[in-house]
Amino acid sequence: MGRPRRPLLSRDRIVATALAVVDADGLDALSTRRLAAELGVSGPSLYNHVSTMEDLVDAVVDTILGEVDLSMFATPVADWRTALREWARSYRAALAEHPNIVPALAHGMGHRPNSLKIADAVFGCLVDAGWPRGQATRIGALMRYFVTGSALGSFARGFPDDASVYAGRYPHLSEAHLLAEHQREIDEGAFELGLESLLDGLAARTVTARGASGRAGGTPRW
Amino acid sequence: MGRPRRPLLSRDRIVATALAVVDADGLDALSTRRLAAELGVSGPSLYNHVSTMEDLVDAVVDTILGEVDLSMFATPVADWRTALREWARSYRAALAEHPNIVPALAHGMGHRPNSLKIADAVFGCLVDAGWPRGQATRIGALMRYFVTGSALGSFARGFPDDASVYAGRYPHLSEAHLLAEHQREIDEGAFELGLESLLDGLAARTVTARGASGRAGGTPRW
DNA sequence: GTCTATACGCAGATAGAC
DNA sequence: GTCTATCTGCGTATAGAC
Repeated sequence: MGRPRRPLLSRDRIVATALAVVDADGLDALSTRRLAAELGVSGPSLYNHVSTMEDLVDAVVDTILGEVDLSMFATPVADWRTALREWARSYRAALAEHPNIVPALAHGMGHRPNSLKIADAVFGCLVDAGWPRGQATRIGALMRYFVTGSALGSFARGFPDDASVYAGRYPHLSEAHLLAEHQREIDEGAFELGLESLLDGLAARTVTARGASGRAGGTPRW
Repeated sequence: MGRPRRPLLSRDRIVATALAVVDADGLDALSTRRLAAELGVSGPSLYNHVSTMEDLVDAVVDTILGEVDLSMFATPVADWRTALREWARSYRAALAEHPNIVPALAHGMGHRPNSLKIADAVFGCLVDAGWPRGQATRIGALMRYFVTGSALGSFARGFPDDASVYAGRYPHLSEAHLLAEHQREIDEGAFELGLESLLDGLAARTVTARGASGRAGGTPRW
């Protein structure tokens, strides 16, 4: 076959199909041959639209990052803590909907378009709330650390189903909370506890405008 | 050649050489053929000591986790905050010494021997300090989220060197702190700020034995 | 039980015809 | 822009020497 009148492929269609394959059968199942079969074309045709496999996976990750809700950063932001809390939950939820893609976060977190869009929105919100630019940058980074680390720790495979394997070997851990059935609640609880603790600890680094009651909405100190 | 008088290979030697290859040339450079060449044997010989490549990478990760300092959890622990702070820094430092292995953390975080040893030590410290078992489990998990997320976000490649690429495209971010040369300080600062904020936020969830001064060393509330 | 030699079936990627 | 044909290198299964 030669060149078709209308293109059979597009980058968007390839990325969308790749995401569907990853969601269905995992990252390992994503190959040029599988993808080509899924799209009804031959393998090398893909290279007219994506440069490498790594490029493609990056684009899939970026698509998912595009699903993170940023509407809470629409100015003016009433309370930076509330905005950050809602954003962090939305971020985690977007990753939870595509758990198979999470291991791909491990390569190059910084240079995808939607990564920058997210970083920009968080940074702007914090600066508007009165945080100095240096602190705003750090807070954006550390929140990302926590959310992505949470996704990685939660959606990767946890303890084996049979906790009795560890009986007696680790003095403190041979308990019910090792069981896989409890893992989801633990992950959820750990995320929420960490999120609230982070926000509390950051808020304590703000100056209070009028007495102790203003702590939660105070002006950043540095 | 047949069976040698003394074994040429051992699992430990294979794992150590694999770590050296990863440190030198990255995870992608680790292949059975490369590894066999380094060790002076033929490829399939490795399979007498490791079952799969995934098994081998897991063992390499476990070796690095074994370098995390746990001595601050030796009972009795004076202050759970101090212990957790020192442990988190040691954990991050161990990963920082082998940045190329960090992407491998993305697979199966929970079932390596040294993962369990670490989880057990943290859990024991927190329970000894008075935290209820459920909260201790959550805190151990969320601290791990933050430290591993920090390693992932820091040691993976950051923004491109030329910040002018983004000039005008992201309203808040076209600033000096986008430059790669500042990335290391940002990562370090974000880690420290997040760590202190987390510990402060958790400490605020304890009851104070004698007035407000006991906040840092208070007894956990739940 | 530990090694070597060989080989299979995948992978990502390229060259050149239409 | 898509095809066919083909390249290299991967993990690893198998068979056999000692």
